[in-house]
Amino acid sequence: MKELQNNILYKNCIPQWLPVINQSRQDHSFRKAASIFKEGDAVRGVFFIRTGKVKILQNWGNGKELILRFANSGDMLGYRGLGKKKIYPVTATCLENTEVFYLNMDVFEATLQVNPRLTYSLMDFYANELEETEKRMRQMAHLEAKGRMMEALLLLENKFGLNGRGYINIRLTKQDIASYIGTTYETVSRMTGELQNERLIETNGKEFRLLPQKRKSS
Amino acid sequence: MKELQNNILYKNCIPQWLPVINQSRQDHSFRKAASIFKEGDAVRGVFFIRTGKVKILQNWGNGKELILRFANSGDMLGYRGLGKKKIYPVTATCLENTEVFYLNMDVFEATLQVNPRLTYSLMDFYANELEETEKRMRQMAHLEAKGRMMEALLLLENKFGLNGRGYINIRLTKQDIASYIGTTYETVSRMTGELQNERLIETNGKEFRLLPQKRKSS
DNA sequence: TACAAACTATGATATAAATCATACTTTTGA
DNA sequence: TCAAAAGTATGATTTATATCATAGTTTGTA
Repeated sequence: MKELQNNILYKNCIPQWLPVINQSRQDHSFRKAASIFKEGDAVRGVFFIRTGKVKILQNWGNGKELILRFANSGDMLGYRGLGKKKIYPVTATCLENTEVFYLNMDVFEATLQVNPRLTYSLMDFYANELEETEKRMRQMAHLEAKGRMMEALLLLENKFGLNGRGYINIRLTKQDIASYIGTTYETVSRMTGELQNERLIETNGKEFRLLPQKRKSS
Repeated sequence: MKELQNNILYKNCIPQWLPVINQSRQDHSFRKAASIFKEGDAVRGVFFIRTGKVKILQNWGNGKELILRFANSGDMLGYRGLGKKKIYPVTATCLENTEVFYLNMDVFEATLQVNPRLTYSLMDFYANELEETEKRMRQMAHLEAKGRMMEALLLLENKFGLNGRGYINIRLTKQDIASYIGTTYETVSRMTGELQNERLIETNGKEFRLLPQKRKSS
């Protein structure tokens, strides 16, 4: 149960309330490529990732998709404010086998009522998330594909860390990267080649690593 | 004072606390093109627009800027979560003469402590704002310039409404629109012409109006 | 009210990246 | 374990849009 201590819910709940959560939560497993929820599904509760990695995306008419963000263990999924919409505007799809626990919306909202500190932390979380998204939008608008790809790898390194071999600890297809930076898989394939020639990155199949030198963030 | 009732702060405060706010708030006026705060300034408090219109932007090395969003009367500016950063990541520049009131950060944070309902509303606000920004990002990634311009006008119509003559109630230069949709003013100028030929919009100098027919949102 | 500064329209050219096409490689599941 | 499906590399062509250039228009202000 150690990993549970690590999420925003457990960290911000008064101890007296934890039994309520532990009683209501349901655990679920999803296989790689399965979706936890889909665009258009009714919202019934929130999910917390125990182990695994997830991409949050929106579909775009033709076969295209846009990956909005990635989620790692400890992250919360599926809460988008209350009232108005009871429908997910996004799809959450597992990048590897993933375990989550689920909390009914009633229980979650009661939890917010009882734990102002949680509400406060969530507000802070969303404010920061908004700032991140705005930063990404600026990059989308003003960087060309190669720069966006470097920024994406930097973010992925921060989010998922490195594995034993020194590569970023997540395996993504060229198409996933393309969907994240708003381009095509062909362009990602070409940029990967160029970035390797320029000694800025190294790859091994679906694994990537940033080489130490001049990694300029924005 | 009627317009004050309309902002998130006054709407969510317990009456007993209002005297504290009224005693601490400071009123300021800014002329068109003046900045309320700038990227890099130290954060000392939050601003609420009483009257006027504001653009929130980030500068991008060379002369380029990206407008992240627009703010209208009633909107709050400058709160981006707490702790960590004490520095604005964005600039807020007035599009017309604007009156704001300012609240010291200490007072604002005390207000959050005393009014859980305000914290809750703010969380909801940021969650929704995040959703909007993600939607805009999807448009940025997958629509071409003309489509992004139509979406921008739709958003502006929703945010600012129409004036007496039936035009969207905000005056923007081609450069402002370009900065908002991530393109150049030349492209906006050309798209404006095309959209008029296609009978999708009508313009009058810096005023725009969407024509009623087939306006498809996403 | 006039003049400089800011803004706009429009054409010509250059370019990043999408699209189309094909062959090759890796992964998955029956 | 092997075949089908998914993913990748790379070239050729097309396209949207940035950039460069110039002249005309509007706006703010001295």
